[in-house]
Amino acid sequence: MMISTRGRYALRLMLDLAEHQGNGYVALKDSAQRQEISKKYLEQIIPTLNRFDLLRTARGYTGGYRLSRKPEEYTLGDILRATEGSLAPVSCLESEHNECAHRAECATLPVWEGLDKVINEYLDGITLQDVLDRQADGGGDYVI
Amino acid sequence: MMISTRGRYALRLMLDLAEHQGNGYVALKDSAQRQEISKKYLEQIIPTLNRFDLLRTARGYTGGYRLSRKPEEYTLGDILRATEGSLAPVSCLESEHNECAHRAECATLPVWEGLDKVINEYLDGITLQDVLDRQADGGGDYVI
DNA sequence: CATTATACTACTTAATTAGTAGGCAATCAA
DNA sequence: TTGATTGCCTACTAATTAAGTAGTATAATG
Repeated sequence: MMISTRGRYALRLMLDLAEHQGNGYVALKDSAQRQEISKKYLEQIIPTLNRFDLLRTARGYTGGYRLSRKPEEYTLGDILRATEGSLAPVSCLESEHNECAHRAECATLPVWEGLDKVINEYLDGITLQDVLDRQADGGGDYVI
Repeated sequence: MMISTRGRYALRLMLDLAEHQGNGYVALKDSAQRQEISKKYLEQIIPTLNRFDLLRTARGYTGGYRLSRKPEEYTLGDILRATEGSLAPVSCLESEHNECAHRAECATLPVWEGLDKVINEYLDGITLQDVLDRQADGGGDYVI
């Protein structure tokens, strides 16, 4: 598995905000209820989204969250790389593990680099708005 | 992470067999040594490869393994799907977990289906022989 | 100042990953 | 025919990650 509940829930939260924020803030309680996701678990995911300035927060009585940009200004890659930490398909591609002694002569490394590229390009080719649009007109694939 | 050591080691083993098998069988001890992979761990991965008829086995004194087909007749997808069990980027796509109640109206499912397609098409577009060739002429990308 | 919201930290339970360890079974060479 | 060499099979383990739960502190508002 590449994308865990963290990333999937983050994406669903942001789609929920896009749909329901209007001019104000959406209480996490409401998003969590609509999406049937544990609010407490979402609370843990949100700090990561905030670290990347993907959300705006208001505390207190009428508080909650809203998107910090327009839905067409987020790619799914932005959201998933933030929440998953990395989308690298193999550990060899993660900067922390780059110390592999055989990197230079590794026959398989180019394969993983190519795979990584394909994945990121796909996810960076879809915006939050795209997902909302497809949902509205009843589906259709993202790949032709 | 999507592809663990299981899949990566299986791929390296099969590349090693392709390079060294000649007309005979390669002892696992030798492959393991060349690839610097625990022989005991490889022993655990091999049954999976055998279940998919990817290898030929000879037991006893001059025994070992060899590829059951020509290197150009394996795609990396064949090898990795076998050893990893699944390459599905999210659990929603695994046949066993298909009971999600919201499948029909899920806005994100098409995204994951598209991602799955992109990944499998990339890996099915590369054969073992391709990897050997690129290694021989000193590299180059798998994606243009 | 009570209510409603977010913020932060700690804990837990289960599964997965990446192996080790050890004995059994087949085969061949001397 | 026996001992060396090989694969086959099962069990065990230590560390990490996944997916939450729980509780308290802090902030804003009416």
